[in-house]
Amino acid sequence: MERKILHVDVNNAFLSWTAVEMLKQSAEIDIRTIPAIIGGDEEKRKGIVLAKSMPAKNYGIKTAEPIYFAKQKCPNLQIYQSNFKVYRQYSNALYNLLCEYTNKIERFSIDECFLDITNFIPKGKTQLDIAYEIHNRVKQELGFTVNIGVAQNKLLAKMASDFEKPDKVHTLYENEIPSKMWPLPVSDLFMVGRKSLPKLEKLGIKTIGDLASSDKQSMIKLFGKFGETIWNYANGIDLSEVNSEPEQPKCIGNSATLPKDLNNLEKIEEVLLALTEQTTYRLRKHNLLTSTVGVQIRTKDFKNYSHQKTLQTPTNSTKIIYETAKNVLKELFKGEFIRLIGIKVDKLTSPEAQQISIFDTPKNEKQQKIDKTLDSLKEKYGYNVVTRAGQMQIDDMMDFKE
DNA sequence: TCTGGGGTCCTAGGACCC
DNA sequence: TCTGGGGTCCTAGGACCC
Repeated sequence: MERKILHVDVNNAFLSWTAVEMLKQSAEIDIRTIPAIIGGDEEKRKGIVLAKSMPAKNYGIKTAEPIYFAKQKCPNLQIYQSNFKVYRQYSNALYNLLCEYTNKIERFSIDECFLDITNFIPKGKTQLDIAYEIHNRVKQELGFTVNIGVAQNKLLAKMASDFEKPDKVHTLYENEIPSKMWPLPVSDLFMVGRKSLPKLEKLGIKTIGDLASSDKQSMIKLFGKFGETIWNYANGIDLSEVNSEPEQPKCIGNSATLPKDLNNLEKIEEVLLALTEQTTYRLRKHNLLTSTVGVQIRTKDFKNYSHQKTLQTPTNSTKIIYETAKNVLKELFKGEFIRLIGIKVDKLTSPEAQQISIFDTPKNEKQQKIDKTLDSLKEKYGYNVVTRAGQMQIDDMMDFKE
């Protein structure tokens, strides 16, 4: 049976949402109409472009590029700080509106949703009608614009929403693939990134159409599973379902670029503790246990190293996870200057699936009580108040995936 | 010159077992 | 002393996404 899929994508999400919020606070300018970006703090070495206005885009400014470059392209660029609390509110408002149209809806990211409306199209209306209705309602009721892709599967809907921006509805039905998708450069295809592009071009594959008409078996031979995926995508094949289950995370991690490079182990461990507290707090909020603790470092010349350790017994204890992380860090750290440090917990399981272990001693119960108490204080008074490593500025990016 | 932070998935090699 | 093949699990690293 033919499916009716929509992909809703907020135009320049962080910048648009910031603009709407500023207007709500009676700002005089709409930053969507001037060369402006949302960016990190350059002084803290987090100076990259998170989102840009259309006028900024016209200067050639790209997302994720250093603000330093962006300023060179446009000297009178206006720069605004990010505020994820606000973004979450607007993201939720959009999601709630979209829920009126189907219960088969997937939050793909903070600013993108897939909707399967196959069984939710009222008599006398088409899939395209619904897309336009959503498009208009979001603009009128929420104050920002979206692109909507209209298709028969997720991949094609996503490709369609990426056509001309902003504020547009595009269709990409199967019979439109040759005319609308195949002429595009192969780099426009979802999953074709920086590294695979030159490899494809070397094979003479310049457009999505070139890839579609290439030999599937040789793509598999050359690129493995990835080769099969992008060959299918180029041919508009995607059988994946819109997944409305709010998925449990498979891993949780926090990392931070340091304001200055450090080679002092004690100082690095302080940061590691703050990151561990953040990660384990989120782990417990999801009611999960981990059995793998990994640590990542990035040296001042941008080399990345990581090590991990598997635990005998799954845990969510800050103390146990921090002790493990410290040991892993010691294996990893050779005394060089460190730019970034991160912790990640992996192999997550629910406590219900967990057998009661003979190691679950009263000592551990005491530790659990401490974690629980600190968590509820964080819940009540805000995260930053209660961290042991209080001097660390914790980014509010925390847990935006929910 | 500058290069964030949150994730998912895949691969290759090695250890270990039968 | 020299030798198989299949399977699972773990680890490090990397590609890609937003």
